[in-house]
Amino acid sequence: MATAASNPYSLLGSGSLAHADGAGMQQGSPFRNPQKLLQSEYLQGVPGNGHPLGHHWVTSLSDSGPWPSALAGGPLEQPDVKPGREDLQLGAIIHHRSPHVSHHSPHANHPSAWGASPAHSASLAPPAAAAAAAGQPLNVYSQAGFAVGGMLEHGGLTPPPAAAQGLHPGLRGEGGGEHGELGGHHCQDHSDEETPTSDELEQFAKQFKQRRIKLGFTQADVGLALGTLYGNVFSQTTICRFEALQLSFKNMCKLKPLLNKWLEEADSSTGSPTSIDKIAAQGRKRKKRTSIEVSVKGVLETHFLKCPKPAAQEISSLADSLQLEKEVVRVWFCNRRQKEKRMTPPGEQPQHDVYSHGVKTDTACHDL
DNA sequence: ATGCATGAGTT
DNA sequence: ACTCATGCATA
Repeated sequence: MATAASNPYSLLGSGSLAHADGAGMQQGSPFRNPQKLLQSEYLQGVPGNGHPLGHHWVTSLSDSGPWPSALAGGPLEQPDVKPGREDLQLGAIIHHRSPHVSHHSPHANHPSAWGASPAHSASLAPPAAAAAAAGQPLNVYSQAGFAVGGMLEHGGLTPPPAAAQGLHPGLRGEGGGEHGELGGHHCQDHSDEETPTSDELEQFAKQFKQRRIKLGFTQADVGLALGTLYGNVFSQTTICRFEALQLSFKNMCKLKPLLNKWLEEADSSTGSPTSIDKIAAQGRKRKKRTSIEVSVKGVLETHFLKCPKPAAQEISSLADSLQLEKEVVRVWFCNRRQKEKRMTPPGEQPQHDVYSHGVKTDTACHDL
């Protein structure tokens, strides 16, 4: 029926969502860390299975990897000023000192996806100047000096646990106190940068989560702290996905250094109470989330299996028959594709065989 | 933890 | 119009 879309003005919702005082929100999740198996699954899953889909992670980061839009997180969807989070995502001064070491996956085992070495070129995207031109009536970026080069501009933002103390560039993420619970192998000593391997990312993600929880921080806390510290704010969602390795390889690589730094900070600050204030200011521009009925989802999935990339016309007719907006259907397919490209779909094995299409001739779905 | 959505950058 | 990075809202 009418998927609630008639109410674009949902100003409010939940006032204080992420908020960490005692912490302990999402950490109690029963994650079934399949991270161990994921590589194995990928290994065995490579050979033909019957699925017309190809999910190679290394979609675009094959060889030429000039990160197109690394920091181009465009949070300018909301023109409203957010007291709690000023989006200053341009201040990333994380210069990689890596001398283009073409060091790819040491294990030639799983060429699946993560093993592929992406671009080591740390050419960070230039300031999102274009963002300002998007049409911001407000002075969101006006004061955003993001003077990360020397100091932080945490003016109205509450200083995170350890931000006020200063940075210790010499610290290592491993020196938290105890860290050997991985039961396998921890990061040897790759300080931070360098193109990590899929394995390293896995380990880091796991370790990060554990330590984060031990320190009593929520995923949302980390996201906020990153913003205050380095100028890149992230949501709980992103942190969550990082920990769950549900981001693209490239994306993981980009976030790892940041999270690593945060870890250093957090762990060095021995017991900072710190109540990070964050006032969640919800805008009301965003379209209400459409809830697609299960039955409809089934249909969509069926179509997806047949053709992951339906033409506009097909989307239209599909939307028509399902009584959904075309946009909704289109977005659904987009999200679906993205999902398939993720690393480990928990619960399901993405054993689709690569389409043997060397060329870009996608399967012409003739369904209409 | 995840589903649907937005938007910058590409193709 | 698509991909990719990201996040609000929600289960």
